Amino acid sequence: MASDIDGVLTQLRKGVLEYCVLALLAEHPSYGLELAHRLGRHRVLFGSEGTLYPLLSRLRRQGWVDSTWRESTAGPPRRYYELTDSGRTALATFVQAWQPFSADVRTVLAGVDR
Amino acid sequence: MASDIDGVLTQLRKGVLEYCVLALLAEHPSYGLELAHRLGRHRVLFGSEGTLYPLLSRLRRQGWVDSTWRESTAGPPRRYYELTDSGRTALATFVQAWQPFSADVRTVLAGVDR
DNA sequence: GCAGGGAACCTTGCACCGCAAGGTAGCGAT
DNA sequence: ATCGCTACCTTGCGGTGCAAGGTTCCCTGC
Repeated sequence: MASDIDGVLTQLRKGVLEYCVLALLAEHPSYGLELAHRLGRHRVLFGSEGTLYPLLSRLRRQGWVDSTWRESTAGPPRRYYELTDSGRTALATFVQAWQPFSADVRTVLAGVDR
Repeated sequence: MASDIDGVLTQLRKGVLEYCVLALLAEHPSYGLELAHRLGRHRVLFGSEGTLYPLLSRLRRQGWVDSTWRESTAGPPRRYYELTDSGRTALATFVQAWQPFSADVRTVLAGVDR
């Protein structure tokens, strides 16, 4: 369909969501579902949990985050994630790539209206 | 590696490149290699020809572009692409998705510096 | 004329990422 | 005891860009 905005957004998130999670963790540590809610506030950024948990596993494997289990006052224990130094470096690299990239996209799209 | 900017850009292009091509065709029709050069001017947007030709086939299949062969003054004939009406609609949809998306990403990344 | 190089097109196999759907377990309240 | 919520995770799939390689055509230089 021509007006399939969801499909467009799904593709846009690729390669971006990962670093949005890092950016949120840079503010303060969180556990999985809390991240989902924080992402959901910026309503364009989040699709489903099925995205988030594999993503977090990847970040752990790459050494960009550390995780620690903590008991919850109500409900099952939670796994809290926090940024490592190399995670901070990766995030900085992304920011440096994102800025010129989004600027170029805006330029190309701007030509459309003329 | 932590500073693999190319890998980051490869992922960023996903779901964007397609519409950048549509945007360029909205300005004026082009053939394949010409599109490659026009994309290359915005230096962050283009990877390789191996991306472009499958992408153009997809756009044809979806009915977002039409193509016509024309003789070249020097060299083999060229296949020129131009936007269809439904291509224009798809591009407009993308623009409406891109604006809030990129705004949200900027917001999330802005929190990093604090 | 014919050999080389460049323009222009295309295909194949691959890797990555987000998503939908489904699955497990613990705790609290009715 | 059962229902429902929180919280975690896994499997299979589809879409997209990329690297490498291949084909055809034309023009130019020897």
